[in-house]
Amino acid sequence: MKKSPSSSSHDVQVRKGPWTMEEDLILINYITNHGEGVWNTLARSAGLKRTGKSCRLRWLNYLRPDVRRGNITPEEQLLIMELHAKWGNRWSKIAKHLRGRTDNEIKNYWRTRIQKHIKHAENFNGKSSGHADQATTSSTQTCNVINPMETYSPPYDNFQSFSGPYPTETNENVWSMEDLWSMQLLNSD
DNA sequence: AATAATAACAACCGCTGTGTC
DNA sequence: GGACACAGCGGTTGTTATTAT
Repeated sequence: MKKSPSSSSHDVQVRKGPWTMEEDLILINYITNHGEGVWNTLARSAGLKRTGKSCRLRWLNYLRPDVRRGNITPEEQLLIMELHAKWGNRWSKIAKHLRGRTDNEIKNYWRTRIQKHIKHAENFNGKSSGHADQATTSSTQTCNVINPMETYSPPYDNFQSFSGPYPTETNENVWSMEDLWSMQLLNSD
């Protein structure tokens, strides 16, 4: 990491919020042609009014060609639960064991689905130990993490059923990654 | 049909660790 | 060794879609 005197504090009105298709294309195009680099520099060079951090997140979580999204399989669900029981909220570490999945996706998945179901199961069992919360809220916890499977043992097909209504690529208002990448291919030489 | 509640996802924020000057 | 810039991580919040009343 090199330091450059005027590298970060050039405040060129930073854009926030959802990424537009144009921005995505610019980012994909730029990285395809120049590769990943120092993100702040990349953002500026590409002409994006975004922080390097934002560009990095967007690229890693959505635009990378090897990113898989939606439809987490039962195998992946199980793996997530096992790894979470082992490591707690080490999402990036967990993500490394799920090919094509990002830490952000796994984190969201855990919070919105698995955690909820664990809570339900606990309520159903009429217990109040709060094991699952412990496991999810204390990121520093290294051992004695209760295996969620112990407190939460869904029938497997039920478990599958909450894999969520991911939008499929058929919606014409939604541009898929395939669309983006093919556009990118057209744009680049 | 309208509205409220909930779920799911995308993105940002703050912090920490690391490398360079 | 301190300051700085950056990458990466985990937590949190905002937005949109879906479901229930």
